[in-house]
Order: sequence, then C-alpha cells, then structure tokens
Amino acid sequence: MTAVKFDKKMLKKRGGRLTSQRSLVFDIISKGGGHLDAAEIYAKAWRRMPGISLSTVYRAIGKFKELGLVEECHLCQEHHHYEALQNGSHFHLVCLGCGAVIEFEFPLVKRIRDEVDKARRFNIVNAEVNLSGYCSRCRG
Amino acid sequence: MTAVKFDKKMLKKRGGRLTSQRSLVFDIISKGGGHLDAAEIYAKAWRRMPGISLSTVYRAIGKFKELGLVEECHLCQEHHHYEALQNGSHFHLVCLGCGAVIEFEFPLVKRIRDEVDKARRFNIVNAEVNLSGYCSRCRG
DNA sequence: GTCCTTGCAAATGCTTTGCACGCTG
DNA sequence: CAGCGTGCAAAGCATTTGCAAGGAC
Repeated sequence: MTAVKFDKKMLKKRGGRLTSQRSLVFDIISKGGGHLDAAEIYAKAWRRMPGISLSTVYRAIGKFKELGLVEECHLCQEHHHYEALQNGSHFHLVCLGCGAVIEFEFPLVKRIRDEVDKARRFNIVNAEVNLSGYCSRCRG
Repeated sequence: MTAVKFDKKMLKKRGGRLTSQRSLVFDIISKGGGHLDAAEIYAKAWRRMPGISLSTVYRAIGKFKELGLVEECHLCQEHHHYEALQNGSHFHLVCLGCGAVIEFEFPLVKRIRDEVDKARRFNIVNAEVNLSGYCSRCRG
C-alpha cells in the first residue's frame, strides 16, 4: 500500500486545476489506506494546512471520485437499507444503469469465509458481497 | 424470498411490546426483500396506517436490529469512507471487537466476478467484499 | 483577464431525542 | 395501573450549496 504521487495530469484530464488543497487532500487519502472518512481527512488536512475548509475537503473528494481517482467503500447505496434476516445470506448485484438490484447466492462465498477464517485466524460473523456493473439491458 | 410472519415471541424475548405499528413495519421490511430504506418503509407504512410517525419507523427498525430480526446492508461502517484507487482491488476484514481493519486479496473473488458475469449476463464493474467478525485477540 | 476554487455561513437531508399522552400487558 | 411506545417538534450530524474574494493558467 504505497502512496500515489499526485500528478498534474491526473487533474487536467477534465480541466480541474491543481491547487495546494487538492494535493494535500489527495496525499492524505492516498496514504490513508482506505479507512478515512471525511472528518478524519479534514482533521489531518487541518494539521498541515490550518484554515482549510471542510467544504473544500468534500469538494476535492467529489472531484477525485469524478476523475476516478478515489472511490467510496460503500459505492452502490446512498443511505442505509434494511432487510429481514431469514434463510441464510444472499448477496447483491446492482445495476449502475437502471438501479435494479438482483439477489444471488453463491457457494464460493462460503469458501471465502472458510478460507479467510483459517488463513487469518479470524472468526467471521458477517459476510457482505456487493457487485455492481451493467445488466444485459443497460450495457452498450 | 417469502415474507416472515411477525410473531409475538419475536418481540417478547427482550420485553418489547407488540404494537400495530411494529407489526406493520416488520411486515413491510420482510416483504421488501432487503432493498428498502427508511423513507421507503415510511411511505409504504403511511399508506396502510396514515399518521404513523417517521420516528416510530426508525425506532421500530432499531428495535428489530437490537433483536437480530433485521440488519442493515452496510453493517460495518457508519458513514462513507474513501480510498485511493491503486493496484487492483483488495477487500476488508473488520474486527467487531477492536475495530482493526485488515486488507486482503483473494483469488476467489475474481472467480466470483467471472462466474456471476457469465451466469447473469452482467458486466461487472466493481466488486466489494466486506467481512466482519472477531480477530484472534478479541474472540473469547 | 477569465473562470475555476476556496472559505464561510447557511441550507439540506437523514436520523435521533425530549416530552406529554395513550395503549399494552 | 405501571411503564413502554407513539406522535410531534426540535435537535444533531454529515454533506451540499450560494456567494464574494482569491488564485491558477
């Protein structure tokens, strides 16, 4: 997990401007290893650039997402969704085109659980698998 | 995906009371197949019980979660977290005890992608796998 | 010089909480 | 009848937006 050097080219693609704030935010996200939320990024940013605004952090993140440099861990849903616990676990396949959600079960998921359990000495309680992409109708 | 009959016993375990609002909310969640958010549940509930309060919906959901009857799809994190896209995908193993996050790569994940891709005629763009449980230190 | 970015403050949207009344057990 | 659950309104957070001033190109 090495930090990615923030590069002018990365922004220029779609006309973004290279500012010190953006470099800073990108550097923090890049070194954060994927576990930082906006407030944490903001806190780290403030230490290196006192006075930086929280909205600037959000806007930088938004820009990076737009450019495909950064992604949210929980990509497919905006807010919480709930489901009743019934017959075992199933997984979600979300179409980025039409928003359709398909549920599926997949034996390999159990194998992943088992093997991670063994390999990492980790007692797995919950497994969540979310796939997103384009369904047959929407691709093209 | 059949609806689960809401049962008095399900609530009594920890002293909850059986009310018409709770039955209604549970029924909606149960029939929703896991893709309803709070607002959608509220809307459906209002149609069958005009005047029901949104806070009641939230409190019912909270109770069901507490009783283990319902779970949020995005269990492990409260709000969005961001990560830089770099060398291919990795996955997350979150300890429910100490909060540690372990990243791992796993070849089976690629197999799942491929097979779902084929089986469902779905063009997969992003795969996300989140496992949670207890690490060797925290279990016991 | 143009117009994209920033900082600030206010607004928005989802979720939670305080309080008095009503209903379950 | 005791105490939990409800509805309402207000509070809390995270995130977004409008606007005037500042900086990149």
